[in-house]
Amino acid sequence: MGGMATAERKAQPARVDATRNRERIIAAAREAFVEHGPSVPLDAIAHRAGVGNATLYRHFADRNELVHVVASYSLARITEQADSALAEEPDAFEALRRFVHRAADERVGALCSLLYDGFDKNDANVVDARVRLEAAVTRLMDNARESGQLRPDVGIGDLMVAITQLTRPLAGTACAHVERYMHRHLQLFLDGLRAPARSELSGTAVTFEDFEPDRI
Amino acid sequence: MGGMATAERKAQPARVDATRNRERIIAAAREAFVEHGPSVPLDAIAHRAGVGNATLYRHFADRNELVHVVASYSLARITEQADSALAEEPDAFEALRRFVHRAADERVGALCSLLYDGFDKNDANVVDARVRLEAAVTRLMDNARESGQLRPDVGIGDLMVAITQLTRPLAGTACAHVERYMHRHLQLFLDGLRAPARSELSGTAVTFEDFEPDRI
DNA sequence: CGGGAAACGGGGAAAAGATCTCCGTTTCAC
DNA sequence: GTGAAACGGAGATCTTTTCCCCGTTTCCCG
Repeated sequence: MGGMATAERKAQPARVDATRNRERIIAAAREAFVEHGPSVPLDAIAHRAGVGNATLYRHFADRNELVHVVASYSLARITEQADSALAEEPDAFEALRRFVHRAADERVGALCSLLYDGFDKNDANVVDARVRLEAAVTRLMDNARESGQLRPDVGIGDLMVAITQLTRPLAGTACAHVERYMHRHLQLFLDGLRAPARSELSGTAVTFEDFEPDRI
Repeated sequence: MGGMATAERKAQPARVDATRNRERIIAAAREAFVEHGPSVPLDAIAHRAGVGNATLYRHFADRNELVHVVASYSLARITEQADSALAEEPDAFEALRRFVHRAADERVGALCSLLYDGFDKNDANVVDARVRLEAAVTRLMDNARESGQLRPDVGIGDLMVAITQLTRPLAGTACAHVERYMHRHLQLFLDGLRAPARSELSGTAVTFEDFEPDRI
């Protein structure tokens, strides 16, 4: 359901202005979601993209479809960052550090807020992308742990949740420039992740499964 | 403006059920703000408090008044935590640590999100409470810094923003139980705050003033 | 170039959602 | 027991968002 508009587009060559507008809308949507949350008015997204609202509705059947596309885009880009960090950084902890900061720039925090009510988490694309991301980040952490630089009592969930939270837009209205603080705080968090551990943590390492209580 | 409902109440003895409902509403509002943000429907707050919506409107002239009361309450309680940590903990870093975790339990994160558009930041009560909080936390940090346990390149703003962000409800719908992770992540962050610093931070220490660009 | 199909934008109707009031009923205090 | 105050729920009103309609513009291809 709802995937029609996309399918139709791919069937025909499509006009250049149409595809350009589509990209613009996606970019605008990403920004708008980051700034105002997942229920930002679609008209606002259209306005930000510099197109009429009818154009948005022409490209995306409903909010759901738009959200899915944006989420897939972002997931893919973050996974790329994880992969390239794995491939290019010789030092294990440095690779992890690089990934964290790059992921922050992609605004994972905002992405996570897209997992709203009507979101189909079992969409093939999304599931695939998430699995790939999980695999890459797990390797980043395993490497760092094995090299003795990452404290052993933290899980992938600890890292992902912290990134998510620290990269979200600040609550207060005006100060939307989290960027100023984001990287500082991520860096402090990363310093806390280093081995040897400077304190004992409550509870147990957070895993990916912890986020899906309703798993088969 | 808007303080009438409260004033009137205090003038007369007031009925016990009325004051009880008032407390219930404030508590419900705090929870609702924490969970759904500052623009949660007032009817939803009334429902959560187990009272009719009319009762809410009878006690609070408008959303603004309710927000102010909730904010003042929370600020006061957090300040208490800072003061008691200062008074009771002999070790400077331990005092800081204790304050951070207690503040988290009070959900500072949610409180911060109350600083929405219509909020009067210059309200005497609020300003006073904020100044007192700032003073207390500054002392906590100064003590820890002077004892050589806190890295010198972090400011009060760094700490407050991080607490705020890490204690906010998770973006996704279901997983509203941040509590499970919150304290772990705060602890990791605190470990990153310890001296000696394990890395260099970008930018400069964040102060309180950084949040008010429109200061006289 | 020029014709025709597709895409566009803006305005506004329809729907959804939130606010707040009215009023009959219940609860408290004396 | 009685009067005054507080209560709850229903719904009118106002705001916000969605989405459609249709006249105009832009692109593609011959």
